[in-house]
Order: sequence, then structure tokens, then C-alpha cells
Amino acid sequence: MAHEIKVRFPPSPTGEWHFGNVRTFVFNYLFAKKNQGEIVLRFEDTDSARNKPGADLSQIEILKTLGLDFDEGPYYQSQRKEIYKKELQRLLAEGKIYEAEENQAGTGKIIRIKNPERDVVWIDLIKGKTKISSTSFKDEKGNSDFIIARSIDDPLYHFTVVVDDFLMGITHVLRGEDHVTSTPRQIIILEALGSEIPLYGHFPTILGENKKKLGKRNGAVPVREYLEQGFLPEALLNAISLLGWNPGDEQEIFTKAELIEKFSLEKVQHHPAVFYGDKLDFINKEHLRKLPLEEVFLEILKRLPEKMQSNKLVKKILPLIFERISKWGDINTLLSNKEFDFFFEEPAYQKELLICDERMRKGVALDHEKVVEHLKEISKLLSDVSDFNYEKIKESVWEYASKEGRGIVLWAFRVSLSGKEKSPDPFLISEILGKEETLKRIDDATKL
RNA sequence: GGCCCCAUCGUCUAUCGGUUAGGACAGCAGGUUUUCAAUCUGUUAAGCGGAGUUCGACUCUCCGUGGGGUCACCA
Repeated sequence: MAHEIKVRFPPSPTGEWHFGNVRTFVFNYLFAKKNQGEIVLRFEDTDSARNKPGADLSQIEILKTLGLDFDEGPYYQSQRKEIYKKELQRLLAEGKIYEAEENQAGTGKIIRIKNPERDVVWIDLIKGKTKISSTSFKDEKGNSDFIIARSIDDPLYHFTVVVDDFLMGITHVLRGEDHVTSTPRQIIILEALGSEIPLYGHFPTILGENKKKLGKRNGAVPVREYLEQGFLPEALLNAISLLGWNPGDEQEIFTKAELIEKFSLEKVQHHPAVFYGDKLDFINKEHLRKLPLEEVFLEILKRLPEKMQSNKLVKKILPLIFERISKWGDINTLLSNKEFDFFFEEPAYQKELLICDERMRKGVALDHEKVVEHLKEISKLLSDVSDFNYEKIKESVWEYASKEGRGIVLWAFRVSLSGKEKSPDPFLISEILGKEETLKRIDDATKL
């Protein structure tokens, strides 16, 4: 029999996914793809009270946007009740489980499984040999026969998971560390079922900045929000994969294909990783750089306001925007800081700003005349430039600026064009604005 | 608290007994012919503590400490 590998990802449709959830899917996915295996998606929705309508669909949507897919499913446990009932009846008949007192809801008898009370041992694919005594799940009455169904029609999580894993032929159960202690229960049920025991692997938890398990209640940002902030799906995938795993070499930027190729369970960490968003920007920027330039410009363009989009200058500004962002959402920040408005409208000057040295600005009156002199000279020099491009512009004023002091001259030149304390250099702005507009702005600045 | 797991720079991590303990992010400093951005270079910063084992421990063992997970008729 061939070594077919089949893994599963069983979310409950109760809310939005964060990095923790997706990471579990990703590791399963990577492991399956790497080993020519299959991955099945199965919604664990037996607790109808907790289910959120539509959550399943939005979870699948996230998978899709991240470029992830699954080979089988989605299954819904709520639609498989008959299957669980049959297994329950079978086990009942075999005497491996039994009905006990009334359940809390008063709707029938609960079902317990006979606990062999022994050490349950498995070789965890990540943690190594793990041993937990099944006597450890005694309830307050000292009963270690744990409950697997509220009634014959109402199976509980541990039972449904295991039945499904059994029936679906799951070979590897790869999940978060939070499931370690429930593994012995599941093995005991599996044994009662007469199933083969799959291989288990438990990933360490992802911790929030407060070093507590990442979760809805603990700083976990839905993946959707990262998408909305304009992170690239492939960068997100890259970052998620690096949470608790690394290939052992120094590569940090991966495409999906590279991740599949390099992934291995052996390289998964044994200790929890604290998730700081810091590196995400970096990773995204790297992925941004790999995109074709036209595509990048198109993406930037469509995030610009109408009036900029239609302006002739916009094309020349696109590269400036690109080098200032690490994700699409940063464009909004640039925009709301009015970083580039001066290209499209007359800058609002502040007389003092024309003076480069902050300390000197107090004595404006004195220095201002000098600055105006410089500006006038620059204007004169520029008007002689015929081929108005970056190099020529620079050439024309360079000598003068060097002689008079580059700081004071070039600063004034730049501010006369942008009106801003911080902006791209004056040669670049001049080229973009064009000769006429450049001269006009310099002229305006001298009249302050 | 019981049980399970873990422990290298602020963060993510490399190292599978012998290294000046490496890289990346962040930080800082400097260059890049004015500022910002980008870029280049440099730089700060780590083996939790204590016993062993060994010629030699970050690496192996034990104890302590610290951190995490988990203890439902939830999933």
C-alpha cells in the first residue's frame, strides 16, 4: 500500500481567522503539498449555538485570497449526524461505550466511553515521544470514563473529530499545541472504533505581544484586516510560514512554491513564537519589489484620488510613491499627510521655511534677503536650461550652489518648489513640474 | 494547583560537544554631492541560574527558576 498522506484542517465556523488559525492550515497545506498528499477542509459545527452564519464562507474566502486551496470538502459535521449515530450505536453494541445518567439538558442519556486507564504514548512528529496517562481526565467524581455524546443524537467534539478522521482516512493530524492533552482521549476513542492511529504533530502556540496565546481576546488581528491594509497575499503567506518555522538557512523571502519545497516538520520550532508585526512590513516590501513595475504603478494609481489620477504629472510621481511605501495602505498615509499635494497645486509657503537652518529662522528678516537673492540667481540659471531634465537642471545650478553654500541655496530652491520641510530633491521636482512651473514657483517664493 | 511542553540579542531565529555564538527585523551612527525617501557601510544587543558528564559544553543529564499550553455534557 502506498504511503498516501492525507491531512485535515477542522475549523469551527465561529468567527474570523487570525494568524494562529491560518498558520495551522498553512503548515498542513505545506506538508501535504510537499509530500504529494491531500488536505481536507472540514467544518466542526456541531455546537450550533456557537456557529456564526457565513463564517464558513468568509473563512474559505480568506484561503482563496491567500492562494491556498484544499483537495476535499468542505465537509460539515452538522450534516454527518447520522454517521456519528451509527458509530455510537455500533460501539454501544460492542460494549465499548455506555449510556449513563440523564444529561444536563434533560434530553436523554449521555454516553461515556470506557477508559482503559493507562499511559497513552505516541511519537509526536514535532515534540517527540509523548506520554500522558489517561487517568488524568478524571472528573470531580473520580470518573475517568469521559463523555463523548450528550445523547445518541448529539455527539461531542472528541467523538466527531475522531470518527471523521477515521472515516476520511486521515494519516497525519497536525494541529496546535493546545490539543496535546486531548490527544490521549482521541486515541482511546480511535482504538474503540477499531481505527488505525494517525500520526500526530503539535505546533507550538503563537503568542501575542503580551506573551499569551494569540486569540480573539488577545490582540489577534483577523487576516482580513491585513488584506485590507494592503498586504500582499503571498507576503502574508510568507510571514505566516515563518511563525515557528524556518528552513535552517538564511533565506527569509519565499514564494509559495519555495515554501512547499522547503517545508519540513523537523524544522518546526518547539517553543512558542511571539508575534510582532515588525517584520511583516519588511517582508511585504520585499514581495512588492518582485512585482512587475507596471503592475505596481497600476495598483498605486487606482488608489489615488480622482484629481491626481487625471493629472498629467501623476506618472512621474508613481515611482516616488513606490519607494515610500511598504504596503498599499501606506499610500493613504502619504495622501493624508499631503506628501505630494504640491505637485498638483501651488504650495502654501511659509516665509521662514525658506531658510534651511532652523536656528536661523528666528532672524528671518535678516537672512531672507539673502535667500531671495539666491532664488533669483537660480531662476536666472534655470531659464537658460534648454533641455529641462534632472541632470541638466542639476548641472546648471550646481556650481553656484557649491559656491554659496549648498545647504542654504538648495534648501531654498527645494522649499520654493514644494513649500515643505521634507520632500524629494529640487532637481527631481523641477523636472516633474517642468520649466515654466518651476520658474513661476521660484518667482512666487521671492515675493514673500 | 495536577498533567504536558519549552528556554540563544527587544523580536524571529542559526548552531545538531570545539565558532571571535551567525543572520534577519527593529534601533543607533556614518556615507550617498541640502531635507525626506530609497540605498550602501558600520554598530549596539543573547546562550535564565546551579550542579554534574567531558580534555572541552549554548549544545548531553539532573535540580531550580521562568514562560507557555491544557484541565467542559465548547470546539
